[in-house]
Amino acid sequence: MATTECPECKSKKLIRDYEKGELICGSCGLIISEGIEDMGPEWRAFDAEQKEKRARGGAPIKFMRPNKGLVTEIDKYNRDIRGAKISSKKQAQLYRMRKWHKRVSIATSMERNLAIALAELDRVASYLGLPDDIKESAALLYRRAVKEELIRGRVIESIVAAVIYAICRINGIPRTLDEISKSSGIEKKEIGRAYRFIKAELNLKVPLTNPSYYVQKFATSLNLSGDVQKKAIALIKKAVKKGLISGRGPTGVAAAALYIASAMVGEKRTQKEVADVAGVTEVTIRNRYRELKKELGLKVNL
DNA sequence: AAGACGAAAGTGGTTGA
DNA sequence: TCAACAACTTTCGTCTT
Repeated sequence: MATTECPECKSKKLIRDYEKGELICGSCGLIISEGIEDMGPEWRAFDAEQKEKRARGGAPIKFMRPNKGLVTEIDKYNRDIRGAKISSKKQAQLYRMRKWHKRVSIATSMERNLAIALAELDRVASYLGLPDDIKESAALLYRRAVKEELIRGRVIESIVAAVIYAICRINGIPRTLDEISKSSGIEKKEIGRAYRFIKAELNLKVPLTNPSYYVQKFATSLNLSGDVQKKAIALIKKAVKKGLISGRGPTGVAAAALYIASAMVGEKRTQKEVADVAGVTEVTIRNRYRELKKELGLKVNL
C-alpha cells in the first residue's frame, strides 16, 4: 500500500488493525482506509476444513449444508447409554468432541447467515451500480457485524442495506437512503435504524455527507455542463466554510447550489426540474437558495 | 400560462427530561 | 414515555415573466 502517512496530521505512525481491516493513524486515530489490501484474515481457522470454508476465494458458497437437519447432540453427562460411568480416557474424548461439535455448529450457522447476506449484498450492490471494492468493503463490514453477534433478532436484509449505506457514505459515493430502500425493498426508517445500530456498535466513523458528492450525479441527470458542476461545488465549498450545511439535508444543499450555478452559467433549469432529480421539493431548494444567497452575498439575477 | 415565491400547516424522526 | 424541536413536505395564494 502506498499510504505511509496520515493525511490529517502527517504522522507516520500508522497502525494496521488486522481484526477490523483498517489502517489507523497512531496519533490522531483517523481511519485512513478500511478494507486494506495487505490484510491478515479477520477469521481464525481451527482446522483445514474451516479454513477452506472461510476463505473468500474459491467455490461459491452453497446454501445447503450436508448436515442440514441431521444434528447429533452430545449430552453433558459422562455416562453411557445404560448409565454406567465412562472411563476418563473416553471422557476426555467426549469433551473434545463436544467442543468441536459446538464450534462447527456455530461456524455453519454463521455460514448460512453469510450466504444469504452476501447474496443479498451482491444483488443490491449491483442494482445500485456499486464497484467491486465497495462490495468487498461492505462484505467485510458485514462479517464484522456477524462476528459481534449483531444480527441475531434482526432482519438480515436490513443490516445488509445499512452496511451498504454506511460504506457508501464512508467512501464518498453518494447513495441516498431512498435509493437503497428502493433497491433492497426495506423501509427507509428500518435501514436508518439498522444503520444507527451498527454504526454505534462497530464504532464506525462516518463523515457527514458533503453535498458536493451529489452534484455530479444530479448534474448528469439534468444534462448540465462541467462548468456548472464546478460552479456548484465552489458554492458548496464556501457554504461549508460558513457552517451553512450542518443540519441541512445534503441533497437539498446540492440541489440549491446546482440551481444557482445553472442560472449563473446560463444553462438555467427550473426549480422543479432540479427538485425532481434531487428528490426534494421546490420549497427546500428555495430555502437553501435563500440562505446561500444571503450568507454568501450572491447577486444573482435569475 | 408557467415559473418563482413564501406563509402556514402537517409529517416523521430526534432529543432530553 | 412524552413533549419540544428542527428539517422537510404539502398545499395554496400571490406575484413575475
